[in-house]
Amino acid sequence: MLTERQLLILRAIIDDYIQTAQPVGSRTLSKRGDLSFSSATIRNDMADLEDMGLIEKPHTSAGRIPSEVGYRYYVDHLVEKKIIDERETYRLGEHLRASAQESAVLIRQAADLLSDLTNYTTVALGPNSQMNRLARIDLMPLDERRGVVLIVTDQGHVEHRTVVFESPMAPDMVEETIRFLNDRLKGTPLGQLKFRIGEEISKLQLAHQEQYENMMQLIQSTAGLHHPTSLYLGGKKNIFNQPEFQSLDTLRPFLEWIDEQERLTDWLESLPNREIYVSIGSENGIVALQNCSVITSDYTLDGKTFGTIAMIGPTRMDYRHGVQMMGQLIEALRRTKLEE
Amino acid sequence: MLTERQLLILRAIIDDYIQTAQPVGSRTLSKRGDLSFSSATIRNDMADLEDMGLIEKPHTSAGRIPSEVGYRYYVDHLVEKKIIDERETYRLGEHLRASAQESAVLIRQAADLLSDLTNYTTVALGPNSQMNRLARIDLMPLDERRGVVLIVTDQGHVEHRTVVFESPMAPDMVEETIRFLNDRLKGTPLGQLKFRIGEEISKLQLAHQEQYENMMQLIQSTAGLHHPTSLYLGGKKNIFNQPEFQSLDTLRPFLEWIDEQERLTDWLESLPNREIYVSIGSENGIVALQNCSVITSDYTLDGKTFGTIAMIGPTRMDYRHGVQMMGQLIEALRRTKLEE
DNA sequence: ATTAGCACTCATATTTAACGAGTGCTAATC
DNA sequence: GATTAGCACTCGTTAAATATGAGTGCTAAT
Repeated sequence: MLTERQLLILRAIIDDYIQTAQPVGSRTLSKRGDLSFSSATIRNDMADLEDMGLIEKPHTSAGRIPSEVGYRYYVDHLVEKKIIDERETYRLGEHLRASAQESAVLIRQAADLLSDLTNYTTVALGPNSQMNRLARIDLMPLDERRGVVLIVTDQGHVEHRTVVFESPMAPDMVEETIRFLNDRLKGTPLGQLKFRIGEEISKLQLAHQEQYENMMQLIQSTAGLHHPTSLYLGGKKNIFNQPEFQSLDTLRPFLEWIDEQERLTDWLESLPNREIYVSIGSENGIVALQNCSVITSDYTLDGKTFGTIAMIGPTRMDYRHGVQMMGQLIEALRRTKLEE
Repeated sequence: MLTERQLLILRAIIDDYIQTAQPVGSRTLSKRGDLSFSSATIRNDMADLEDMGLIEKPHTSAGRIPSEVGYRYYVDHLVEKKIIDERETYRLGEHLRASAQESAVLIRQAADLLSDLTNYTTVALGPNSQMNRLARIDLMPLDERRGVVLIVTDQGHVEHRTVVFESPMAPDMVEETIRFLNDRLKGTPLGQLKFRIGEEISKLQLAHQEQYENMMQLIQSTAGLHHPTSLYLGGKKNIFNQPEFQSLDTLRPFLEWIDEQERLTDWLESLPNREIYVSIGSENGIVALQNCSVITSDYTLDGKTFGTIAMIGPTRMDYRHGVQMMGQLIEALRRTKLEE
């Protein structure tokens, strides 16, 4: 168990290190206004903290830096998670409302905002359209053999794809098929759409069955497409300002990893948490993100479950500020009405 | 005017430097199999080439490197532009055909391919939808007050946007408006759509004129939206392997510039050229791309004019290989049939 | 017109020395 | 018993000193 003073010292070390990115020594601390102990006393406590694995030294004659365990302790015990500053939340909300309407735009805005607020890189994952329900499906002929399949969900999300028919399609047949599908499938979650279309095909007992099947298979293939959940990266260039990313050896893996959209999406979707969660350093298990910490949270927009947003910074990130900003932002998003 | 030998030497210097990224000295050259002159002779010619501004030395005791003027000479006189290797073109075509169908996918594929082939970064701009003609416009109601405006072009390009009505819209009125717009505007180039809708509004002489106008204004605002020409970046990480981008000072401006999608789009669209064009070093006039050269070309897909593709590498890029690969690729694209 | 020879230049790498922030321990002090 | 002053020691960082060598320009010989 930590003594009162050790706690103070641990906190001071972390706060200092977060700001300066330099190992902090006992003398520096004892000269701080709020720590009125001699450097020797601090040194003794530091030795204890080090024994407990909370801090470490890069080398013999350097100051101490927090260990991952130390950050974990700091985040778990020393960071208040749910302090909502009403005025600030309102301010953020105003910022977002300005662009409003289109949810995709709004989410970008939110990611950029969070990025500006914290100077870290943010990743926002839009609504997982798999949960959306079909509002309407359509097939618009372009010419004799090509058409565009459109899938619109109740949330206003649109997916489309150009398809090519093996043989020309009669307009009235197309129309009939589309009407048929709309009648049967309205309200179906997108994730199940492909399967449901398959079901409907098997029920068909119409004339020209072959041609219908053919068309519907094309539509089905569209429905099963790699669900293109919208992903947005904000403040990528912020990373350049972090002292720990001033060398190519650290910068390169980060940038290469962050640019791989698909991997990034999978990763964000794999995070199980609903509320704000902090992953420190190697905890995230990703080699390229060894020296990074991530604050993630699911968010809701206008009350509806929506997506995931993440903030990525160096392990030495400002957890308190980060967590608070994240909290404020998702609260602001929660309160943002879509229509208006 | 250059003597035969000077030409040989200039070419040798550039070829060498492109490969090694190191200044090349007279001794190195004289030991090459194909240059059988003494180092002193070569030094004399080098001095002449330097006087002409074709090469320069980083400092007194270093070898020579090509100047931008030198590269220009090299590209204009020493690089053959239109050698199409049928077998290679076919191979590329096969590569592309594998994914075929969706033009957007195909273009990504092409950019990635060019990037793999050359180890430079590529940027591909999809069809400029402003030239596409309207195939169909639609407004799908989501609920009482929201709807999705869909604009589909004859090329299968789709744009959409969620709009919010000030007051609830009667379904039959929506339907009527849409029918009206489709009747009048089919075939209109997207670039003129906004203007044309405005015209149609002014012609309206119907009952409930106000509500119609209201709806049409929403649709109009969609049509005039920031035309989201599809942009794709390929092989961004290739830049990390270029020796001239091993320092943050050079790397950072490049990455920051390349990540700014909108600027990038504008820039690509501003390039006036139809056929392969090489811009060397500061010629491109972009500060962040001072030390880069760009090979650009418009391309056609399946015969139809389509978009622009660019290849960005260090000024010391392999122009011959780059130009040739670019030529092969756009030829392969030209021959690629969309339907099938 | 070429080429061998040579003195000179200058970026880069290597070595050496000085510096100083910070530590751990011991003994004095409160 | 807890705190602090004092001091020897460690070790990364910086700066100066030195060595290296690739490459040049010029001159004189071929």
